[in-house]
Amino acid sequence: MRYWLFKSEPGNWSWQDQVAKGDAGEEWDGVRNYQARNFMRDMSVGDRGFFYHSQNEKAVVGIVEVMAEAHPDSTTTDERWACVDIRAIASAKQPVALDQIKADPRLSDMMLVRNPRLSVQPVTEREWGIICDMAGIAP
DNA sequence: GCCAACGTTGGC
DNA sequence: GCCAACGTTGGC
Repeated sequence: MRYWLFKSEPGNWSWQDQVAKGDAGEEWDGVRNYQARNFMRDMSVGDRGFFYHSQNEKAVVGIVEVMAEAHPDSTTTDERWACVDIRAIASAKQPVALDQIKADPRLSDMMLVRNPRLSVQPVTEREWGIICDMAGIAP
């Protein structure tokens, strides 16, 4: 199993919106960046991901599971763009703020720190464990 | 609201 | 194929 991070502006699509979808899940559509798309193509059903709120909140707020592999993005007819489907599986007891992540030397190589603009990114198993711990959820 | 960083586009 | 111009994103 691999680990990922999905970034969203809470004004457009928030963790609450994702949780409200329940086990039905939702397409992670709207990605128009090749790097992010390529990461989604690498995903397998059952992979886990952090759900991150950008803008005001800037924190990891929950964990999602990939429930469908990459397929055409229904929000466009442009064949270049694909997306996976994800569902919420756990809320962070304690949201993990970007400040905390930046303050932890073990996380200094995270893509979130190195390239904050990439909307879908891989997370290492080690980073996954550290942040789950900070969030108060089982890895 | 500003600005830096990055990705994309188009002209050459 | 290169590079300048532009648009977008996200942190501050």
